[in-house]
Amino acid sequence: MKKITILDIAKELNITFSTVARALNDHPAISTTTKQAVRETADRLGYRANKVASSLRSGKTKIIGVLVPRLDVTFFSSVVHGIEGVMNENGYTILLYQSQESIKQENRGIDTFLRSRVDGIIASISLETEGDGGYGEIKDRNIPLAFFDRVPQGLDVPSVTIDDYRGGFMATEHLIQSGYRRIVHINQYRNINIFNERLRGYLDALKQYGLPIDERLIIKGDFSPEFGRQCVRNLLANGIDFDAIFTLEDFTAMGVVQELKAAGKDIPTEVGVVGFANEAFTSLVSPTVSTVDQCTVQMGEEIARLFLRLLERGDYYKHKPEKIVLAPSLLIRESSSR
Amino acid sequence: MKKITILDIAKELNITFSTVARALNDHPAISTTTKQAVRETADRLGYRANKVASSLRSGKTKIIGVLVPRLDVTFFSSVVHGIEGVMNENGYTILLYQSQESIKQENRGIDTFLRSRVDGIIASISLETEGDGGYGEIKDRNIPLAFFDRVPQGLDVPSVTIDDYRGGFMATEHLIQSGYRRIVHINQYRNINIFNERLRGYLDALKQYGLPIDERLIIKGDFSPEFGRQCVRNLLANGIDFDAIFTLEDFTAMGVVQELKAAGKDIPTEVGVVGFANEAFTSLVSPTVSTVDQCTVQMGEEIARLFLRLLERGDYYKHKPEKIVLAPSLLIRESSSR
DNA sequence: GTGAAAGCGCTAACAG
DNA sequence: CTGTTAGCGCTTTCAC
Repeated sequence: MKKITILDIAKELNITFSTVARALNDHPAISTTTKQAVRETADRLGYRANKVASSLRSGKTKIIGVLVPRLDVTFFSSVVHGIEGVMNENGYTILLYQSQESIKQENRGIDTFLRSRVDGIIASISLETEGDGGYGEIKDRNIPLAFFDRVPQGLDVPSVTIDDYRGGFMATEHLIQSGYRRIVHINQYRNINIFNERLRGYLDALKQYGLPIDERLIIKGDFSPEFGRQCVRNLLANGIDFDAIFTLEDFTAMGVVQELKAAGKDIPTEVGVVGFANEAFTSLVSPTVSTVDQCTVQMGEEIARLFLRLLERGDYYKHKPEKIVLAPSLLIRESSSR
Repeated sequence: MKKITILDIAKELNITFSTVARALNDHPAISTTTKQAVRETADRLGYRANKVASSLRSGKTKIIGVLVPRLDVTFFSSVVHGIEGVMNENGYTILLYQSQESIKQENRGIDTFLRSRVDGIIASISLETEGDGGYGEIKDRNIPLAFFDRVPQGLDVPSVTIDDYRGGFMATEHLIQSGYRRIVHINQYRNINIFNERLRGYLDALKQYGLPIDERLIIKGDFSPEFGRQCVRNLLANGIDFDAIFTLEDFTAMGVVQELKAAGKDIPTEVGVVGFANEAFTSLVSPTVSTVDQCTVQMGEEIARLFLRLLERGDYYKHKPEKIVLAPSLLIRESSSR
């Protein structure tokens, strides 16, 4: 199959290729007859416009780079699902890159996007990223940039996040209101903004309800079911008094639930548990686990729409960057209902 | 920030832009001194090669189109995770498209990839796709094409799948060997090859072990926890005798487990349950659910590697297409251990 | 309403 | 080892 260009169509019809180009782009100054004829021969010859050529000439690729830590984490794949859906409807395609939580790989991604001349970049930073990472250059080059969930510090660009502080507060408040008093919080050791916010919400809720803050109840580590199990084992082994556990995400909560059950503790009567993220399994397990919903798909759709709005308006960096904060919702399930 | 091209670097150094181009591409016939100088000024000026221009000229984009049904399904996002990982290591970037299980949207994806002049396409077909869908044209245009998991019928191209027949057989055989005799199989109503294969495995296992095939034990519908629950309710309501349930995927199995527990049936003593897919929650719930692992990330990596191997060899369609079939592994957990 | 011509930024063949 | 030259396939301005 020979490669067909607008020149081939032009020859076929004895017109110039510029007329063909205009017809294909539905230019107003082309007669309907010509357009008809051009489209018909284009179809007949199996013509497929060359986006590479038009991108080079026009300076627009209609491609958005999406840079996420890793796609095997439900949260990120759901958001990308949302982003792709909206971008697709608006004629944009997604160039995908995973940082694998590594700053080096993240910078390679930025470089690739820049070289690919994407029309914009949507990202969520890696766990290793500090300051503005390599993202500053994108803004310097005046290329539209927006973040979701994990936003770098010190870079004033549009973003969509959930109110993690509020999520942490709501979860803790709910436990307090359910009569729990010695509430453990499992967080993690890195200095990640969203996780710090959840911790802050926890602390403020305790304060507001006049409960003491006990350092022994605040645990930092890496999140996983195994870490959750280990935390419970340590708490029990050290004879630390507690009656509820709020974890920074659901996998850890799952481990917590398993170990509590193994230790013969009844959930929720003896110990209440609340997670974070609304992973699919939280509503399927027994007891069902209370958690905070992060509106993942919605987050993707919001960031995409925000981005498109700004893209259309042109002057991307001329305005105060819009920062959308979605309200998390607390899903009260069996693990904390007493 | 002005846009820097090789011409700017050339002017700066008083050499021609073709020398710059060669230096940048590490051409052997360029002195180390020149290369050094070129790279240094390139960095200093903030030069970023324009992939669009080089793609147009060279005819290679170093972009692979990946077309999947939807990214909010763990299976697909895991495979894409694997594909991106390997492609990335080999200098390729992923252009992502979701068919949303719609044939129309799938064809738009193919069109976009063709217009974007991707160097190849990796796909998993939508539930609506029949025959070779719109994929025939890709092969006709001699563009490398490969499938994973959901492969179209009547298109002889490379693929990576798991042995679904074997998975269905193993699951059923395991139940039989554990002493279960009246084994329900929940499948789905569409004519999808991989699902049919799982059913075939189920049937053959029964046959091989001399068990009767009872049509009332074979249920077809759409998969979801809710559908699983409904199936159990119907089985019980209709007084159908059964002592095990093998579902075509894990979410349905989860619903089955919930409803059996609600009905006071003990798992695994009264009823055994086996799912399919090894979703994260199957190892976290109680009882843990036996399932068939589909090696998702590995599948992505395999298809990417297979693809790269063929891409390098050139003559993509000159050889008999390689079809890799991965061996599924049965994970025996509490739900079927008696 | 259509044509002519320039050029986007690069690769690569041909010269020297 | 480096320079010259000709495009890749399209968009877009200026003509008529």
